[in-house]
Amino acid sequence: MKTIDEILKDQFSEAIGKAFGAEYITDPMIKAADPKHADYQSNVAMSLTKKVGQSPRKVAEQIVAQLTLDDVCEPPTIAGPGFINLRLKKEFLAKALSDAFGDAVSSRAGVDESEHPQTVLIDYSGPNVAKQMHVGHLRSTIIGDTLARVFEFLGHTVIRQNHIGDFGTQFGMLIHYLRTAGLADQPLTIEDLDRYYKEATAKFKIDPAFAEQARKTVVELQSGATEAVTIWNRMRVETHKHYTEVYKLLNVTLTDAHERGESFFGPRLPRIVERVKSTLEFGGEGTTISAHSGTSDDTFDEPYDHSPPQKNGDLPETQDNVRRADEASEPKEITKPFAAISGGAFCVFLPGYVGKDKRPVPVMLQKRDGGFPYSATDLAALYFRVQENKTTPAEQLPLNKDWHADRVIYLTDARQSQHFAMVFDVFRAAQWDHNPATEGPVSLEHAPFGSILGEDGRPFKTRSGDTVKLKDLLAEAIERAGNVKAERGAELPAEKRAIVNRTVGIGAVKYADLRNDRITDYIFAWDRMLSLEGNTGPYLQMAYTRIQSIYRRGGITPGQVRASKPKLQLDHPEEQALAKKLLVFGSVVESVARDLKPHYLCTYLYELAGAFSRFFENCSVLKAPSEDVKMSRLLLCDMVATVLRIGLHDLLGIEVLDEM
RNA sequence: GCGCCCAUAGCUCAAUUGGAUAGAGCAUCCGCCUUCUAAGCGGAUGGUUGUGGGUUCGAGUCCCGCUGGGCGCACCA
Repeated sequence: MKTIDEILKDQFSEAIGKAFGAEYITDPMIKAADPKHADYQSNVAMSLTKKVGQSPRKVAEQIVAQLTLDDVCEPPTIAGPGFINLRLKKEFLAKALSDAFGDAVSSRAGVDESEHPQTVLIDYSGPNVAKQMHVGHLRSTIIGDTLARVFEFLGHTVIRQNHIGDFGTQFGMLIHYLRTAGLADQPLTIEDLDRYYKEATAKFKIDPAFAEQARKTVVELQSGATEAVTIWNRMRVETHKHYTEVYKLLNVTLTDAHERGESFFGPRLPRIVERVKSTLEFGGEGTTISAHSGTSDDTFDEPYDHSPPQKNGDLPETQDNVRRADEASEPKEITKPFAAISGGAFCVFLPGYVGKDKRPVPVMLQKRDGGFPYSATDLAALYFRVQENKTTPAEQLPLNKDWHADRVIYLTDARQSQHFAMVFDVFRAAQWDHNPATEGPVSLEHAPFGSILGEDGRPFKTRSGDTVKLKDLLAEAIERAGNVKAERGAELPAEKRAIVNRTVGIGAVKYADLRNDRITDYIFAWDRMLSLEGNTGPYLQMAYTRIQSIYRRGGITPGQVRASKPKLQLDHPEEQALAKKLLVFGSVVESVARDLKPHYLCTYLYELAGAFSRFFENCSVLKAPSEDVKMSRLLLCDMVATVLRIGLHDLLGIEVLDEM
């Protein structure tokens, strides 16, 4: 079905062509306008003035003269410098709305699936083994999950990826600590692990003998020594239990099928280094890059294996084709990407990255000691996601086929922006950023987000200065939700009240996060997020509940209303305002996917709830002047409830309630 | 030193590829319920969009400078 935007756009393009000739046809710049001026406006007249050589108002007049929109809107008007203003006819509104919410598509509220479905991979949450989830994971988890839901709703193939931090030196450290404390074979809870992790880190820093042993334990773990791996696996299982509980509480869609820890890429690390070596040319910045593109016929012999890779041995320092980048006494500007051994480590140097000492900062892919830093893991993961053909069912999860992502999206905090920019640049330098199946380009996107701050404007911490554990935070949210009372709230039995508290509390936390622009920091304030007034989760849940209440009072169900096929009557201004708001839902969801910004949807739902409230104040539903109007209004209520439910429940992952 | 991000009403936040008089909520003040959930609605007060230039018919939005705040800058992840 054509959206209103498309109808208007087509008409304007045609009118421009008729008025000035086909060569003048451009984007007619149709926008939803400020309601006090118009429903929609076109600003194309201003942009055409120079090309046409006439005043913008004259241009606008000629376009308007060619428009044939009689069925859609009132006669267009021209205002200001040359705005063309459009008011939709109420008959058109009613028809468009009825079409959008027809029986077959009521579960989609008129939003079509994308005509160009893509494979969208979203990397989010990423908890660490042996650590409890804390507020630092909240934004990634919630925003990532919402985006996954949005892309899915729009008909894209979504691959959720939970990149668990389960690999690295810290685990050698922790295992060694447990051994020295005689705890290595004891059952340990996540709380225990979390505590010992901190203690081990502290000891690592001040005790060189401990640090030395810890490093040896890393090697032991990486070499696959049974005992060390056993302890490590127990930690992973315990942590898995922990974050699975948090996900359930948060209503997050991540499952085991989406889990692929850093250790999964262990066997691929030597290989990605080799691949970079054979793709990017070695030597100085004067060399060109051989355009060897990623192949799609890779096969990996290694079985699916969570154990760490073998240590790769020492790198040869003097390969024929490897230049010592650190030989140069004075730093030179890098103009083209190249690989080199630098300080004994295998690195890729990229243009545009300069450190404090004015020397180029490389992307390190293999350390002097043969170990692999996280850049290598991220690059290997990216390769796996875009280029690699999958050889086992486990690798194919969650799709059960090859992936070849068209769009890879990372949800991490803004501090990692440079890291991802560099990893992406390496990936592009190797010319791997195309889809081997479709030949299309691959978009690599870091969606950074700001910090959560306390009410004092400083990083959000507990009173004693510790990081806030997610589990504790959510428990507090549920408890605090219990204190929220409505003057006319429903009298509910304790069991139902408990469900309401949980739903309202969790919803409030999630909504408070999602409603803010992703990129900015936001202040975490209990009173505001749990407030029953303003742009909050509880307010929106309430709006939904009020609609359900109307149906209960009226002794009728939405299904019965729809079955009677009432004719929409939009005579009251508030009915029309509500109808217009309902019709733009789809374009809002699309903009969320375009900019990766869920707060557009939050703002929209809040405005929709506001439009409903005004309608509710002004247009009595059950005591409507006639049966026809009553049924029309009941249908309108159902449409609002549908959009609220899709928006909150399906897209934001926030539960709705029939009573509260 | 180089780079990235941020700065909007007293407070918390919007302003969707540059559009009309920068909008909400809270707080303050004034109205509206013998109740379709007042957890609501209407109205008032509140702004040199940090600052100085520039581009444009048009700038909170784009470009340059400055101030203030946050973050990053290879063998930790």
